[in-house]
Amino acid sequence: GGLYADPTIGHKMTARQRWTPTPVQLQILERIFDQGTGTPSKQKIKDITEELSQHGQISDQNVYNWFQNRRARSKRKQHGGGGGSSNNNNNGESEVETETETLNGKRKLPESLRVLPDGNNAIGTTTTATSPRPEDLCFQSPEMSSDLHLLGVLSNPRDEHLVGKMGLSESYNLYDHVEDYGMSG
Amino acid sequence: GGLYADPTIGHKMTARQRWTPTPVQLQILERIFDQGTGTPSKQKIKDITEELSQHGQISDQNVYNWFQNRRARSKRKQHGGGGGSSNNNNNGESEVETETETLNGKRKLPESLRVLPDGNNAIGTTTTATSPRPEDLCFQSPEMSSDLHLLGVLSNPRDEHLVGKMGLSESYNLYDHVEDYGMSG
DNA sequence: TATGTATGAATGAATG
DNA sequence: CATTCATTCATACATA
Repeated sequence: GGLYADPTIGHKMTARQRWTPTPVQLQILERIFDQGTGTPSKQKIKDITEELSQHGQISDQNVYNWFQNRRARSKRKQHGGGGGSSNNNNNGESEVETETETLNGKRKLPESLRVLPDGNNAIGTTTTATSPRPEDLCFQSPEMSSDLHLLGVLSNPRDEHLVGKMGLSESYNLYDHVEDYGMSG
Repeated sequence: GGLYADPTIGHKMTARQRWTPTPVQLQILERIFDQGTGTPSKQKIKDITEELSQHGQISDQNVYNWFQNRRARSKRKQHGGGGGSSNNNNNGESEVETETETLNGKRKLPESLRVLPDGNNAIGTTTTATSPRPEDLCFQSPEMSSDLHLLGVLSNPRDEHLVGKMGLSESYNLYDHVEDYGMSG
């Protein structure tokens, strides 16, 4: 976990603000990302940084990190993985898009693209009074017992990482299981 | 931040908001969280997700996020209001924004300012309230052409999604802590 | 309806 | 390159 641990910012800045790519920088970065499949070379990073610095403060490290994160996260569908679906709030309908990259909002967009729930009650504000889902009524019901089998397996999650690292780093497929979102294996 | 814009549902307006764990799901999650102090492995996440899906729609990402947040906030709670420790720093979360970056208007825009992705972006129209810097408004100006030499060729129409991020601030203070990040080049 | 709080989700950065 | 952490943003929900 990252602490900045940098005393140089203590005397003036009240808070460390992490770099945030400007729209222009983002556009350029995305463009470059599309071209190559991997992280650019060091020289390339420098070129990119120099170019991006025209549009805002930036450093090589920022660029490098961006590409690393971008690559690491491009494997999981950022739209699907993040959202899941609404369950209790919705009527029960759920949409499942199969898009991968052409989706407008693969990245965090401001409220610009989002549909407005206002004016169209999707929450059921007017009818919420009497539409409890079964789970609500039995949140402590014996149902829970069916979950216990998981707890047993999960009792020692820490031991697994030791076993998991034994000799399968090479055979471990890195890019086929692109459904991951970055967990410990 | 939320990103759930789905062009495929347009007329239905049943966009997924964000996942909200049902009481049962929450019960299970907290139970598991108690068992292991760390984030479960990929496989465990899948198991958990499968189990939780019996009580409502859910995805691996939801579970993963939940554990991440749980862990992060568990630590934060102890500092903020838990053990009477001397380290009673600010909430951290709510808002500690000091002065510079956030005031530029990068933050959430009033709902009245929302721009639509359709055809004409309203960058010029929305500037009235937030008044971003002129540089930001030139995101499509000839300036950009200077980037092309790095990229070689442009051919992606996907760039349009970036319009949504226009109008951000761009001057930040960066700590000069820059290590060698070990690139291939 | 307006405001405050809790928390799901996104992401830059750090660690291994 | 993979995983984890810390911070921040946005929103569901409670409250007034």
